[in-house]
Formats: sequence, structure tokens, C-alpha cells
Amino acid sequence: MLDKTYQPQRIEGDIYRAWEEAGAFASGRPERATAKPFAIVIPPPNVTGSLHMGHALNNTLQDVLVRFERMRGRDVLWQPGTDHAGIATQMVVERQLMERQEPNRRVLGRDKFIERVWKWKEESGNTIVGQLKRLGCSCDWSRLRFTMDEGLSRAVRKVFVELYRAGLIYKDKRLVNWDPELLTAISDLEVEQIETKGHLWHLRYPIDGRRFDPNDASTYIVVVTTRPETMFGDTAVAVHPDDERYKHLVGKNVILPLVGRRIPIIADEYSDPEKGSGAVKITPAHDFNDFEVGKRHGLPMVNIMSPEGKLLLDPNPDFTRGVEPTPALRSLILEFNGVFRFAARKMIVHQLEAQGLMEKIEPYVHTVPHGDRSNAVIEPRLTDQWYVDAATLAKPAIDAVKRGRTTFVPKNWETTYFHWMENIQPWCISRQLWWGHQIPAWYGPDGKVFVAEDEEGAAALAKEHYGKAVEIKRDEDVLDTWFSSALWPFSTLGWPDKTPELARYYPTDVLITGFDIIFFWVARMMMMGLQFMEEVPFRDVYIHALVRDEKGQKMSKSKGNVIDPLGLIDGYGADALRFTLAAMAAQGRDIKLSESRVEGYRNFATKLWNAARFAQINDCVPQSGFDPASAKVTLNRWIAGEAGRTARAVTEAIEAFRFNEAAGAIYHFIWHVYCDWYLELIKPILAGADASAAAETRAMAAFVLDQALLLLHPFMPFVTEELWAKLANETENRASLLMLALWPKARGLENAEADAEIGWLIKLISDVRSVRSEMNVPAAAKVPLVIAGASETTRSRVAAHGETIKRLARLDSLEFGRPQAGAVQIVLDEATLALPLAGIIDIGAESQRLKREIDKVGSEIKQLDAKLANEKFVSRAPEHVVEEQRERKTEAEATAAKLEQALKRLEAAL
RNA sequence: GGGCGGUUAGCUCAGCUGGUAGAGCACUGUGUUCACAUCGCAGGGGUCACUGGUUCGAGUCCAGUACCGCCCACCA
Repeated sequence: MLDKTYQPQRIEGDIYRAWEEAGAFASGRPERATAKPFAIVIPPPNVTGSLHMGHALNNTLQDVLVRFERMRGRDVLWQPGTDHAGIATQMVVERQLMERQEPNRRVLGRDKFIERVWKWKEESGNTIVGQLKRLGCSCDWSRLRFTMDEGLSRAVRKVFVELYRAGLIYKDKRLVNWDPELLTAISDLEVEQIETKGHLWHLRYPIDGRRFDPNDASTYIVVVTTRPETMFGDTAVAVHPDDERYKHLVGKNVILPLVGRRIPIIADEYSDPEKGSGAVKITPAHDFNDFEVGKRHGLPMVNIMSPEGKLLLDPNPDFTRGVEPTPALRSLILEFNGVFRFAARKMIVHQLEAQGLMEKIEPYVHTVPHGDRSNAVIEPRLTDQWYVDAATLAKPAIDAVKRGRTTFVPKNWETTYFHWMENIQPWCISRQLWWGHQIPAWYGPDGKVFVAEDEEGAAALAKEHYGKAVEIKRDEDVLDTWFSSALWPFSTLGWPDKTPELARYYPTDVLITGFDIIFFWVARMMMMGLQFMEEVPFRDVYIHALVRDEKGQKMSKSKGNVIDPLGLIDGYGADALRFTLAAMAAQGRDIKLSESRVEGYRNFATKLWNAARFAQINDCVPQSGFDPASAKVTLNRWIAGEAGRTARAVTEAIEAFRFNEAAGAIYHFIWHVYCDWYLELIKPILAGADASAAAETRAMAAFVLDQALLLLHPFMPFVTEELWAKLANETENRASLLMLALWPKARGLENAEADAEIGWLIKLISDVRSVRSEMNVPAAAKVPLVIAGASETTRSRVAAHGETIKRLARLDSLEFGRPQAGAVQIVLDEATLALPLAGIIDIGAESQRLKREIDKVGSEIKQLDAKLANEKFVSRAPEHVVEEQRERKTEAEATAAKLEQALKRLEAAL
């Protein structure tokens, strides 16, 4: 016998183990060898991470799809794995070393440090896997992959080498986004623009050959900057070629303040006369726009900063070249060398002010680039880095979406995808980190680069080049984490080997992910998939929203508003959490999660549990060979139809990725159709004298409950699996798991007659209950009911359902006749129901109630009249709409007439 | 500057192709031994942001306005 309430904590672990022991998650099961495959690759979580609400949503949706397709008979592969997450993981381990007061990374050295990260990975790498299991994820764990596995690393090397040979990967010296805290380059995507309060500094640059006089504007040119500390790297001042104010100065020089370097005034369209003074200092080594200007004009690139963001003036030939080593300069170097950039800014501003070189300072709000991981202000820095020619790879990836070979759901994300892909910039893939895939490039003694999959290969290339064996040295850098993630859909399937899995499951069917990684990940998988597999990596991309807290705030540790999914699982069960997330996953909307919602769905699980308990108590056991289409009892024919309708609704909704609709449909069916009505309505039959009707009803109740368990299973796998096992016929042990059972087919079980009859029954009971409540008839009181004006249909329905009506409407008698004076009257179709409550109820109140009803129907009739009197409506609206309105009017008028009669009768009693 | 989304019941949100506004929570009243108080029954609550247009008919389509949010680019 089932317990009174469902206690998820007690069974979830056991059920998950049972699934695993049965090998139920495995792809490529022999009996499905000829089945159509269905494949999803998991967005690999960080190997050292732990489950947050975003994971919970993402993986719930995947599991819903995967379980659904598995039940539909497909050979399902849900490919799991984890990501090495370069910077993030390296940071975690470095912080750990610091907290434990152990030697830091530099002291440890590269090999020891990496060893340390691997150890940490082994220790904590399966935390997230365990957490996904708690959520109920049915991944094929036997195929778990890690981006730094040997196999996947081989794929990375091969891709790098092939792209290099195709000219799609190259090394270049240019400005990159440099993170002075992490001491690595990062890609454009890892830079966050943050609005910051700063200043506009208007600096006076003295014109060469004129004696600087702060009171004489013709002796200097004003340049405006937000970053005065970069001035030591200035190599020109630019003005617009058409700017009349400065035309006469073009070709002349200015003397760079403090430094004394002579730099030219040049004309370049980049300079905007509307902005600032119209003259702009050009610092090619420290600003992306200036870099371009510098290239156009052949300006020297003077890098004046160290990787850490300190001014680097000596030893720095860039800086000292061509400048008189005056005592002033020497003292400048002494003063500024090694000073951090923001301290240097203050000092420079101070000195310029002292020398009358500061025209003015304005407060200014502008966006400043920050590293998304370190939160440090990013420094554009001139370095050698490896780049992917993304623009070339993007072309087929754009085309594939344009031609519908891959479809985004919701569709409007395609706009975002196109916009980014069409403006894509070279992708900087080298990182000055230790944790990651080391770049497969080696250098000869003269710095010549040799790219090969391994050292032997590179050595061979070098030997060929130099004509003799030479010592080669490996590139120290590692690749951007997303480089390996981009290969995920095929590297996990065994590429570059031609494995059976690769042939069977690629391209995958659908990718489920959040919009925040469309650029980082989805776009790059598209590019790499098309380049190396010559086929898109997935047919559909379902983009889900962000999970926010109940106030709509993004969850973050610093805000302290993080809701821990594991806490919710502990409190309410995994099923409740999953159902909540699925039910709230309407397309294109953020999810504001509140605990009360989870609680509500926990209650839903309990409700289902108790329905099953009812079935158990009443011997409603699944009958093998039971055919729902053979049902004779109207109630059973009706519920079979409802179940079929629900199966269709759930199926269609999941197919269209409308998870919330699917969840809503099954919720409504179980609670408000099966429990609220069907189980209540069958009680008299189960207790009644008609043994065959009772037997059929027991079978149907069990059958429909099974249907409900099947339909609910993708959303609530644990409780449904448990009930499936518990409800099995004791003699006929239900050997198979629910998760491997077949999905219900929406067979043609609907029956219009049964629907009409049970619809009438429900309406009658509801109406009587409503009136009782309104008239304050005590719940325990049983009253008689007299039906007047009943048609043959109504008479036979009453005969069939009399006991049920009496029970659910709390009646002590039910007969046909004439309404008594002072009775409460209800109009139902052609009949009038009378509750002879004279003496119990207030006739005045009842008269008021009837008048309100009459008014309501009256205004409806008025509306319909107006519509039908409208020539244009009748002539232009479709026939069936007009007909519907006419019918409605006829019915309303009939009801109105009966209500009037009822009122007359009532008033006669006064 | 470019793009996307939102504005519907007290709260959180559904409402797909235009045809009588829905759910959950909260609220009010009530409680009939026998599935369930993590429950039952009954109920109150909405000029669908605003303005105009298309249409016989608009929460739904179109244009604009206001406010909110996000993304991309740029900012001397």
C-alpha cells in the first residue's frame, strides 16, 4: 500500500540506480538498432563547477526531450561531458593555492601546476555529474567525455593543424584585449563594456618652433583624452583633413609634453571635428582606432606598458628611440618607470596642470572595457597572437541557417546570429595560460614556426626546412577554451576517427542552450562542424531564457540572490523542480523563479500520488489486453477521449518545443479532469451493483492512470516511475521500466456523445453546488432536487447518472416534476432544476440572483443582436462564425425565457 | 548608433494561424468518515501601457508614443 504522501527523498536515489542498472540510458541498444537515432550533446558544464539554476533549466529541457523521444522508440544518445574551462579553472586552483598559503603558480612551475589542476579535476570533476543525476538526467554516462581527454585533445590538434595549413589560422602582431591581471589575451567576447564615470582631459600640446605660452592659443594645439597615461606612447596628433581650424598646422610637429619627443600633426578622416577639440592624440600601441591610423600613416608603435599595466619606459627602446636623453627625460623615466597605469595617470595630470598644459577637465561618463572573469580594466596591447579567420568560416555557417539546414527556436534569434556572424572579427585563440590545450606549434632557432600535431612532426618539418635536425621549442600558449568546445558535437563522437557513433549520431538533432552563449559556442560549432564534417552540427537550436530570481534580478553570488537547485531538490524533490522549470519555460521570456511555484508542483506530485493510492485501494489494476475503445460505460468512453486529447496536446507541444504548454496540458488533465471529475464520478459505479460496469471502470481507471504516468514521465520521471512499478498487477509483474515504455498514441477515442453527456453531468453538478454555496446551504445538508421540463435525453441521462448526481450534488432525492413555490431554480438547457428550499433560503435573495442571471443573459442577447443586425458582419464574416452567433442567440433567448418563468414562479410564492 | 524583447487579475506569467480574456500563487466564504488539508467545494478580482490605422470584428495584425530590460558596436 502506498504511503499517504509522496516522499521524493526516499525513492529518488533508488530509482536512479534502477535506471542505471538496467542500462536504460544507453544509446545504441540492440533492440533499437533499426530505430531512428535521436542525439543531443550536452552543453558541457565546467568540470569543477556545481549545478546552478541555469544548468537545472537547461538539463531539464534536454531530459524532457530525450525521455520523450526514447519513449517514442528512437535510439537516443544524450552525450554528456565536461569542459576544462581554462581561465575559470586555473583561477580556482590559483585561489586555492593562495588560501592554503602554498607556493603560487609561478613558484610551482608549469608542470607541477598543471599536475595540481588535474588532481583538482579528479577530486571535484564528478561533482556536477552527480548533481545532474540528482536532477534525473538520463545521459549516456558510459560515454562521458572531457575536453582535455586524449581523444578530444587529438581532435583539437588536428583541427588546429588543418586550419593552419588552409591559411585559416595564422599568427599576427596586432592589438589584443589584454587582461593585466590574468596576464593573458582574451577575445572580444570576453570583454564587457562597463559604463564608468571618468574625465575628459583637455591637454595642450605645444607646437614645435613656437614658444609655448598658456595665454596664447596659437602656440599649442589642444587634444582631448580619457586616458592621459598613454601620452608617453603618442606618435602623432590627428586632425580632420577638412577642418579649417587646423589646416595650417598639418605637416607641422608638436612637442610631446613631459617627454619632449617631436611628433607630427597629421590629417586623417578618423579625427572627428565635432568631438572634443577636433584634434586627437594618436597612440597606436594602446588604442584600437589609433592602431589603424598609425598603420595608415606609417607611424611608430610605441608600447609603453608592461604586461601588468605598469609604465615601462626603460629599458624600452620603443620609448627611448629618437628622444634626447636629457636630464629632464632621465628624471621622468626615474619617476614613472614601473608605476601602475592609474597612479601614473594622476601623476601626469598633476604635472601637466603645474606646467599650464591642462586646458580643462570635464567629468565624463563613458564605457570602459573590463575582463569578464577578472573584472580588470582591459588594456589594448601589441602582442603576437594566434587568430582564426572567422569571417571565412562564418560564410557557410550563415548560409546554412539562411537555407534552413539549422533552425533557431524561437526564430528571432537568427537575426542576432546573422548580425554577429556578418560582422565577425578575427578570433584571437591564444591564451597566456597554462591550463588548456597547448598550441601545437614549435619554433626553430630563428623563430620560424612549424605547426604539426606532435613534436616529431614539427621536428621533421624543421629538419626539412633547415636541412638538418635542429632544436625546436614549443609555443607556450594554450588555446581558448571555446576552441575545443566548438568541436564538441563531433569530437565527443570520436572524430577524427570514423567511428560508428559519428556516422550514426552526427548531425545531432537539437541543441538546447541559453542565449548568452550563441556567439561563444553555437556560432563556433556551426563554423567548425561545417568545416570539418561538411554538415551542420544540429538541426534545431532551442534557445531558452535566463533564470532570474522572483524579482527579476539576474542571480549572482555577489547579490546573494542565488537559489540553489539542489536545495530545492532536497526540499521538494527533483520532479517538482523540473516541472516548475518546464512549466515556466515559455519561449522568449526570462524565467522568474519563486519557491511557491515549486511548492505548488510538489503538491501536484502528491495529488498524483494520491490518485494512484485511490486506484490501488479500489483494485484498479492495469489489465493486459484491455482495449479502451471497447468501453461501454459513457464515463469511461469520455475519459478515454480526454486522455487521447491530452496525449495529442502533450505530444504536439513537446514536438514544437512548447514545454510550458505540454506541462500545462498534462497538469490540467491529471488534476482537473482525472482527479476532480473522473475519480469522483466513478465512485458510485465502483460501489454499485453493476459488476461488469465496475470491472470495466476499474480497468479504465488503471489504464488512464497509466496513460497519465507515461505523459508526465518526461517532466516528472521519479514519481511516475515509482508509481508505474507500484501499480503493477501483483500477479503480472511489470518487468519493464516506465522510462522505456511506449509513448501513448493519440488514438481516435473521442466520442462526441459521451463528451456531451458527461459535459451535461458536470454542468449540472457544478450549477447545483454553486447555487447551494451562494444560498449558504450547509455543506452537510442534503436537499431534494426536482427537474421540470426534461427532454427524453435528459430523462435517460438522469436515469443513468442519478446516483452520481445525488452523491456529488449532495441530494437526498432526485425526481421529475413541477418546481414548488419558493424553490431555487436553475436553467440547464431545456430543463429547469428546482431545489425546494422554501423556508431555508431567503426568497428576496434568490429573486435578486435570478434577476442578475437574467441581466447577464440579456446583455449577451443585446450584443449578439447588434452583431447580427450588422449588415457587414453577416455578409463578410465566414458562414460558420455567423451561424455560431445565431445559435448562441437562440440558446440565450431560450435561457432568458426560462429564467423569466422561474422568476415568476418564485414571485408567486411571495 | 544598430538590433531584440517586454508592458494582460494583488504577484508571477500563458494566450500558436484575429471570432465571448486564462493558469498558478495570494485573497474571501465554506468543510460532507472512508485517495488527497501538500486537500475539497464555491467565489471576488482585468478599459489586455497609450495613440492612431487595417478589419464585419483587434490582447492578437500594422504604424507611432511612453516606460522597462537585454544584446552588439562606438565614444577624443
